[in-house]
Amino acid sequence: MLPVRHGCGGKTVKESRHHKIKEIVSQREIETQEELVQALQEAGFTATQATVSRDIKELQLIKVVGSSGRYKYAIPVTTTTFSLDGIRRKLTDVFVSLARAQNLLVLKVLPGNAHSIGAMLDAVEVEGLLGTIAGDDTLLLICQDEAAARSVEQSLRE
Amino acid sequence: MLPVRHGCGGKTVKESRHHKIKEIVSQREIETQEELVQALQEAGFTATQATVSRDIKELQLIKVVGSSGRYKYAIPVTTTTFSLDGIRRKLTDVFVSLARAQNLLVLKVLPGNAHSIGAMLDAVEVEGLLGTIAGDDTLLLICQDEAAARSVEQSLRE
DNA sequence: GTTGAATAAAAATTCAAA
DNA sequence: TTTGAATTTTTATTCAAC
Repeated sequence: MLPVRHGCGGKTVKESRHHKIKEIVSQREIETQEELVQALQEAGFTATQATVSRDIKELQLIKVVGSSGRYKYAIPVTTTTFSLDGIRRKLTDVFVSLARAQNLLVLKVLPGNAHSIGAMLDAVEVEGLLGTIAGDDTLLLICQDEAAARSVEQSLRE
Repeated sequence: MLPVRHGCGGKTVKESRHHKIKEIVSQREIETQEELVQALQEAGFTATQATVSRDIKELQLIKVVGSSGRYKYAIPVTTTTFSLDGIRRKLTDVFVSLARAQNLLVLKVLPGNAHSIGAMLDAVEVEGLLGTIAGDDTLLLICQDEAAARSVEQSLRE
């Protein structure tokens, strides 16, 4: 039997329940699966604890310690590996040149892009990279030492 | 009674058990607390499931779906959390205002700072945040829906 | 403040069914 | 493939002890 769809949203019951669960969980503190069953019921969804247990697993919801000190369900902060890969991808578009001087790296990019690359690098916290200073088309990367600079240079190039 | 300390590490039994738990959990797939009790025993620690349950809460370990499709305990990825924190820290310096309109957030910052905040937000990939558009002192955050916008707003404010 | 034993509570799974 | 009822399994907490 095909999954039941209704409306024109093209969503199965399960899909829209999943969506609602994420909504509920991000809006109020749900401490147990029974509580979630309740909340779903209020929202017009019928589901049992068993179903909700499966939903939670599929949605990869996690139990975190809430403000009250008790457990609550939460949507994990997306773990998408943005590592350096995302930055490299961005760099391929705007890269101009990269030079090293002792523990410093000077990255030249297309005008107006230095700040965003710098901010991304700051956010990712690259090992050995102490910080960045951005101009308009130039980004200065201050590394711990020469070895770190070489390593950072390497990881930006590859 | 004071917590028992041994050796010169200045660590309580609980502290070193916590440390060992993190080690174990990051090395092999621990699916249940009983399994963790076992592993601890092999490592020379005596603890019951009750204690381990409390430890897990204190260490904020989470249950994630492992490669096998079964649950396993894990240390939450700190990088993303850390980064969001970093953004918040940066925000405290440059924040002006934050307003929401449906699924949109309008973040006002000190002139010249919108781009870097936007780039950082893009880098950490906040759940429900589709993207950002930056002017000079204004950053538009486009969220999936109103709920997501509320959630993002919340995480920026706290 | 920390712990274990016992217990309560909650969550995952099994099994049958649709 | 999805689900609920029942069940098992797992986990959180209580309560007493230290």
